[in-house]
Amino acid sequence: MTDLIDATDRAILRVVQTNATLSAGAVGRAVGLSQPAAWRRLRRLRDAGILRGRELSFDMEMLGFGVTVFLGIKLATKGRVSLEDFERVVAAIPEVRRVEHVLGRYDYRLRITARDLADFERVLRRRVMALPGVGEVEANVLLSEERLPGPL
Amino acid sequence: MTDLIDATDRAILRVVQTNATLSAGAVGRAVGLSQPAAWRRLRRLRDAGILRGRELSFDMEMLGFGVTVFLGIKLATKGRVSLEDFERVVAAIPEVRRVEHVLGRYDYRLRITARDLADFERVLRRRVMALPGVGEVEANVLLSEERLPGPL
DNA sequence: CTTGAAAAGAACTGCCT
DNA sequence: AGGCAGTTCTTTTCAAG
Repeated sequence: MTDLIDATDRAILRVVQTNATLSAGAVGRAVGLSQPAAWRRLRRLRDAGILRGRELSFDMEMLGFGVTVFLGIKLATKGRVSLEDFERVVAAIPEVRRVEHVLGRYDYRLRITARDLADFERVLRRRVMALPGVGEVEANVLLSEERLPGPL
Repeated sequence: MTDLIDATDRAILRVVQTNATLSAGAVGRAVGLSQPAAWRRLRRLRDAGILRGRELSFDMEMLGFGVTVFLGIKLATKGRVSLEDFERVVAAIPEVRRVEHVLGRYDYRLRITARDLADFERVLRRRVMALPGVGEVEANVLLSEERLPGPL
């Protein structure tokens, strides 16, 4: 897959990455392009699927969900429970905000949001431990996190 | 912390969560509110900091970064290297897209994006292993992931 | 909180270099 | 490909009920 993206496109991606609220005109000004030119490139990037839909992020703490825990899960009986089944039932737990299928010590990593530790214990015992095929489970409580621009 | 958020606000949050292309008019229609009413609530939520800025997500695979790895890191000499120093130098690695300070088996979890496994090996050996105070390191290669609406 | 309307701005279109 | 000028649409803001 040869690069369909040139240096100007990269500059645009770098801009919108840190400022998703920017209009085509503003993006153009930032990279030295006119409004229509920037708009055309943005549409091209979106149509190509490189730029995927926007996502809003909430302050979960302000909404009463002060506890975020990462669960590493190793399936006990691989083969007995299909990965698809496991993913479907795990995704049905309301407190699960993210399901990551990984390779390594664990088979899955879950990001879980709860109101407090007592609430998390309820989710862990009544929901997660009740999942089919769950073997080893390990928890990491989130203290703080930072998102970074990344390469490009 | 009493709830400054009522049921209508929750309905709005639920709507914009799955439809980040927020437009006051459309949100209002979805929750049975007029356009100005919905707009005022959205601004209130944003001013309160509950609704944080939009974020665009890229298809990193299309941009030539096909490998995502999670690194669990245990600091070896706690106290010798301050957490602030570690976080600062870790955030300076371009391939690090996320830094999570956690409690449990690891002290930090890093989300790393690389072009391929060879590129990831370079990052791991020349960048991560060279960090001050790094003890045990564990890697999980991402196969697939899914974001979910979460509670509310 | 509603409706209605006006002002501002962003999205999109042709045409031209 | 990029820029200019113009049109259309949505968002935003302000009336008044």
